Amino acid sequence: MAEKSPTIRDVARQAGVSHQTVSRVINGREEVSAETRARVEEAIAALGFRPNAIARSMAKGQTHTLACISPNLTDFTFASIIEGAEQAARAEGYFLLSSSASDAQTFRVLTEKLIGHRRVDGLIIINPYADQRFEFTPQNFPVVFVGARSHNPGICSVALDDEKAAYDATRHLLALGFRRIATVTGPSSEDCSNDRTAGFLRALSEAGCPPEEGLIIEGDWSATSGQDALFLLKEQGCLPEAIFAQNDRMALGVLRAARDMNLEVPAQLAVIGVDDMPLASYFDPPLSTMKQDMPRIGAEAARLLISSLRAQPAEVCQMKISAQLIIRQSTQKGGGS
Amino acid sequence: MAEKSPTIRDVARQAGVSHQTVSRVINGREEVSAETRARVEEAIAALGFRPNAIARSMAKGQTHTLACISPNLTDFTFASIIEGAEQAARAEGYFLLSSSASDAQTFRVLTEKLIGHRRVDGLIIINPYADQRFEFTPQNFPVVFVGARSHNPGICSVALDDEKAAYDATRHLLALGFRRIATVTGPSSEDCSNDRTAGFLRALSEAGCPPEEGLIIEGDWSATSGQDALFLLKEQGCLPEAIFAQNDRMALGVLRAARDMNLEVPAQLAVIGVDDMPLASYFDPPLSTMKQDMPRIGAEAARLLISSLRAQPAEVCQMKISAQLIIRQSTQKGGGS
DNA sequence: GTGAAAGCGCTAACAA
DNA sequence: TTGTTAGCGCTTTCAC
Repeated sequence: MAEKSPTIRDVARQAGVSHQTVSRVINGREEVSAETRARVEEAIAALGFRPNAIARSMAKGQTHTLACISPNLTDFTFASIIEGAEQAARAEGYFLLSSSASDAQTFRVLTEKLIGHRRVDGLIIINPYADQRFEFTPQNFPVVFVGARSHNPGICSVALDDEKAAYDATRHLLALGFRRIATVTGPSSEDCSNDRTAGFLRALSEAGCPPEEGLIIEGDWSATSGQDALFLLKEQGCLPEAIFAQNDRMALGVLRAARDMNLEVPAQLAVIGVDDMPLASYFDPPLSTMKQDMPRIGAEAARLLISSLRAQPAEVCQMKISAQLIIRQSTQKGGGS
Repeated sequence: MAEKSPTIRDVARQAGVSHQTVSRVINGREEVSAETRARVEEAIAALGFRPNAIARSMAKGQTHTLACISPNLTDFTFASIIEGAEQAARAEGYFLLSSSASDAQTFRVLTEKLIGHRRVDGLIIINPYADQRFEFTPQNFPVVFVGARSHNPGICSVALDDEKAAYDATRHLLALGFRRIATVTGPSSEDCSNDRTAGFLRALSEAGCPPEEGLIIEGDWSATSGQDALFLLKEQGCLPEAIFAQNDRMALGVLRAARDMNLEVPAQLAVIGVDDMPLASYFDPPLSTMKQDMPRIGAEAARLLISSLRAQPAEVCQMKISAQLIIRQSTQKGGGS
């Protein structure tokens, strides 16, 4: 299990040069004669030498590893962001340690361990405002926020253009002729929900459709809350013609409630969500939605972080990624599936 | 961004002892007098010292990091396994690097990098037989397979008890009085599918229901393939009374095809899946399934790997985790939701 | 263009 | 119980 792997010195001996020259070669430095380089490379191949990343980190004081912390790893939204970040990081020669922290306390302990012990060079934080965790954001350490725009003047963020996504979704419903449109929001404690609601309201105002009382229901992103929302609307006696659910899970809940009430979708109630979650096209009926490019968001975050690691003067920015309208049958009979 | 963090020597100086004594204290060695220990701990606190994990790895020759490679990070099955593994690893003082490798070639390059550069101490491989990647399984390196039983005599594995899960699912359908039961399998190249089919057949045989021709359809785990399977059965003129889909995605496809054919579920066709994917209870109708405890599978894999890292003589084993029957309306009207 | 010396922050082996 | 001396495998000076 432990046949000592060759070191830089073994290679040096084999090639008849100093270990330093070997170091130059593996680092692609120019100041090595072609002949020497060839000899060294031959020795490297012969011995099957691979530089030890740990020793390298030790000498250079950087680990070439990033960490990504999110509330969980299983939500497909987070998972897609992580996958995008991981691939972008790998392409840049970095590894990504992804961890879940379900609450602020766990988050605190985790970041302290990761950073205190100098395991990683930078941190990607998904949904920093999910709870009070943002208060424990490490200071003086390279960090990028994902999924919410940063409130911290020194921290970059990458997120969906929430306002525009909501605006576009609502415009789509308006274009289909619907006028009484409701929205099921995320928790009002999250910017993301408020931005989406703002986009929703802007579209309505522009269309000369004053937002009606009682047509904005607060949900919590869960399918159940979407279901509850439709029942609430019914109870209040103000069933709308269309609903903009601020994520697909809640849209799915709305669909389910509609089924329970024997409401035809989209004939009696049109529904659109946000995310384009897997199998959204298998819902009954297939769900129209604003597709988020999660892998791209993750990748941009990783690149932003890495470039800030390379160039000292990190550009601070709030990057917004656009969503794309996907039309399926929940808003339009016969729309794609 | 770089106020030099204190080292073991700074602490030593502060406490008036040798750096080695500090090392002893932070490693919890017994051979330090209570008094000295107190002094050192005080100095540690005063300076806010945290041992540098990289230097530690360097000196000890181990990284306290594991890697987990799966075909992707977004499939909720994989993601749940990873989350379970990550938490178990963290509880044991290890970190988990999770990477996706969509094909065998990427897998090869990735493992080579990870292991060749001694970034990690051990490897968890999810779905090693997804393609030819198992041929690139690192030799002489601690590895655990997940999601498929190992064919390699030296490698441990953790997986669902596929045969039994299928047996139980089929028994459930039989108990409800169904006799003409079909199954939609995964790819026949995977043990997992064959084991499930074996369990399916065993239940049928035991019940005196000889398996009929044409009632075993090969799918590929995708929803589409489940959909296609039902259409195929219909074309062949042998629509069954019940279907055991070997995963939930295919079951969802079956549900959708049934809707398209105006078949009542479960009255005209009962459907059961495997996995208990998120929102399975929101399908139309809510889907009965054999729930896999993915986080547990991941956690067991991590623990197995770590214990093999600690005790040299690793026990080789093939661990099987049982699934749990969840009854919803797709097999039984009025069953839970 | 190449080599020698020093050091990254820690642990291990041996002395005292 | 504690301190001293060597490294771990690499990179970074600074000579030659």
